[in-house]
Amino acid sequence: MANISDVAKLSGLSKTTVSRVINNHPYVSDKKRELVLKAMKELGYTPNPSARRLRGQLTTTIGVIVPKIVNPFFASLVNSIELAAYKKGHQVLISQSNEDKEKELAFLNLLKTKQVDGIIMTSIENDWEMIEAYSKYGSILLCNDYVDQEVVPMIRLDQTKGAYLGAKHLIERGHQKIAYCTGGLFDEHGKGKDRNQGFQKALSEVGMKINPKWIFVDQHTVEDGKQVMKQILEMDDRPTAIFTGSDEVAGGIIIEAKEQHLTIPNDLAIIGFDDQPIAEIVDPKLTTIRQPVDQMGEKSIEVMIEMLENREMKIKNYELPIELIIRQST
Amino acid sequence: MANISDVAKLSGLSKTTVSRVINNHPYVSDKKRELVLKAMKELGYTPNPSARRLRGQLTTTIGVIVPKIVNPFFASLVNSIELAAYKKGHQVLISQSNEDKEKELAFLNLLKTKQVDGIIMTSIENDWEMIEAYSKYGSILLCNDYVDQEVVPMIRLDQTKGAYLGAKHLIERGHQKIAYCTGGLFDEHGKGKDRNQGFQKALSEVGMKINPKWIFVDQHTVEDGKQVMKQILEMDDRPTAIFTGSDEVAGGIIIEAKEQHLTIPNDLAIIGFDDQPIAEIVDPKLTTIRQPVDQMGEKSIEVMIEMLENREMKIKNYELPIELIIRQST
DNA sequence: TTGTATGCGTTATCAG
DNA sequence: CTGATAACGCATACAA
Repeated sequence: MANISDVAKLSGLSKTTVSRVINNHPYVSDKKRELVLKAMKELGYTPNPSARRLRGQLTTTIGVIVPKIVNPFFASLVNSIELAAYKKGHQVLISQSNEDKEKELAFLNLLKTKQVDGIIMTSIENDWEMIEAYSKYGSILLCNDYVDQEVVPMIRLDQTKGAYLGAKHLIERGHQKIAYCTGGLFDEHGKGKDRNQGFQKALSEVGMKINPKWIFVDQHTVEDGKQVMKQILEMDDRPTAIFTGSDEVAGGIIIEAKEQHLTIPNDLAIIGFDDQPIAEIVDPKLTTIRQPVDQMGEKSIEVMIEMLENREMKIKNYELPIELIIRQST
Repeated sequence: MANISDVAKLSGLSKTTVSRVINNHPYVSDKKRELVLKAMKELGYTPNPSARRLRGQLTTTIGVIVPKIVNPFFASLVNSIELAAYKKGHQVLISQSNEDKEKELAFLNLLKTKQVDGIIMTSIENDWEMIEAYSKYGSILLCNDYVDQEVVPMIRLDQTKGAYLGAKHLIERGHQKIAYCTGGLFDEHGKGKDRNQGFQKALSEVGMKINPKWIFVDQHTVEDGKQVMKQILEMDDRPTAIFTGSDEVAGGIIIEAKEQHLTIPNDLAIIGFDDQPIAEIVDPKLTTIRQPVDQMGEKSIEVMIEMLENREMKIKNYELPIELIIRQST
C-alpha cells in the first residue's frame, strides 16, 4: 500500500506538499498540485485514516448505534442516516447494542479513540451520567430516544402527541375499553413515558380510565403480539380496542386475532406505531402513527455535522412532525 | 484520554512492559503485571486502536457489507454475524452498498488502510477482478453471494437445490402452469442463475417448459410483488402458481391477489424464498425455502477468524443446508 | 510557495 | 525478565 512518502518521491516533491494537496490547503502552485495528483492516481494512493486519526482531527466517519438491526424501524432509520451522511461525504459505521449496556459503552469507546467523530444514538441503554462521560471525546447526538434534561442535542418526535392522536382516534371510533401495549414500562419515569402520558391525556379528557389489567409492558415483537392476544382472549372483561407501541406487536395481535376468528376492527380495533412496511402487509392494513424516518436521518446528519464543525455549539432540540395514518384496523 | 505513557508513569514501569501486559506477552513478572493492571484501571485506559493499526497487525474488527440493510434477510444475516463475532471478541462494522459499485469499493478500502482485518461480503456488485485487487490487503469472504471460480472462501447455500425443491413442490401439487419471479435475471450467467437452473431442472424432469411471458426479472420488494400480480391478472393465459425469489415479493403478490379477490392457494399458489418473518405474517402464511441465516453468520465468522489466523489458508467453500418449509400458500 | 523536523500512541527489535 | 529506541503514515509549526 502506497503511502505519502511514495507519492512525494514519485512526484519529486516533499511530503508536506503532498499533504497540502490532500487537504486542499492554499499556497500550492497549480503545477505542483497537478504533479501530486498524477502521482497519487498512478500509485492508487489512499490516505491512511489510522494515521490521520492518530495525528488528530476529523475522520469523516460517524457512528450509529441501534438496539437491534433486525427491527425494521431501526433498519430504515439507519438507512436514512447512511444515505444522508454519504451525500455529505461521511462514512457511517453501524453497530447494534442488542440492548446491552456493555456493548453500548464499547461502541462509545470509538469516540475516546477517535475512530469516529461523533455518534448518533438511536437508543440509550445506560444512564445518561455514564454516557455523558464520553461526550468530552466527541459529539453525541440522540435521535429517536432522548433524555429528560437538555444536556445533549436531540432529534425527537412528539411521542406524547402521537400517542394522544392514536388514543383519541380510538375514542372517536366509539371505544370505551382500550388496552395499552408498550415496548417500555407504564410509569411516570420509565421508558416510553411520553406515550403513556399522551395516551392517558386522551382518556382523561373524556373521563375514561384504563383498566390496569389491560396494560402490557415490554412488548416488542410479532410473537409478543400474539401472546398479548392470547391473554386478552382469556379475560372475562375484554377491551374492544388496543393501542400498541409498535407495528410489529400490532401485527402479531392481528394475526392471532384472525387465528381465533375475531373480526377486525369490529370485534377488536388495533392501532400500531411507526408506520413500517408491515403496516401495509397485514390484513386488514394497520392504522398507525407515522414516524418520519427519512426526515429523522437527514436532520440527524445535518445537526451532527454542525456539531462537528462547531464543537461549542449551543445545545438545541429538534422536533419532527408525527402523524396518524388511518387504514383498516380501526 | 490516558495513553500508554501515562500508565507507564503511574505504574513506575516502561511503556514496553505495559505493552507486554496489554498483549499478554510472556516474560512479565506477576508483581509488575498487577501494578500495570492497577494503573490501567485507575486511569480508565483503553489502547488506541488507530495507533495499533498504524503500527500494523490485527484490529479485531471485521467489516460486513450488505446491499440494503432494510432488506430483512440481510438485516438478520448481519445480526447473526454480529452476534457470532461478538462472542469471539471481534467488533463488527456494518455498511450498506446500496448496490452501488463505488460504495462497495469505498468500503473495501477499509482493508487497504487496515481499519478492518477482513470483510464479509454478502453481495457483490463489482466484477470479481476489481474486488480481488483488495484481497492482498486483507481477508475477503463471500457469504450468500458468490463467484464462479474457486478463488475466495465462500459460505453458500445450494440455491439450485432450493429452487429445485420449491418448483418440484409446486409440480407435485399438480401445477402445470408455473410463473417465475426472480431478483436477478433469467439467463445462463447472470445473477440468480443457480436458482434458474434448479427451477428449470424440476420442470424439465416432468417435460414441462416455462412460458416466457411468465418470467419476471429484477423483482425485490413487496411493491414489486403487487405489480407482478397486476400484470398477471391482465394475461389471457394465466399461471396457476408462482415461484418467487423472495418472501417480500411473494408477500406483495399475496396482498394484491387478495385485493383482487383471488383465493390462495386455490386460484393461485405462491412460494417464497428466505423464510423471513413476513412469511408468517401474511395471510395465508407463505410456503418458502428457508435459508439458515444463523448458521451462515456463525460459519462466516468461524471461517473469517481462521483466515485471519492463517493468511495462507487453502481456499475452501462451505455449503449449508437449504430446506423447504410448507405452509398455507401452496 | 515549499521543505524540515517533530510528535500522535503503539509495538517490535535489540540490548541489557 | 525489563527497558530504550525506532518505526508505522500523517499533518503541523517553523524555517527558508
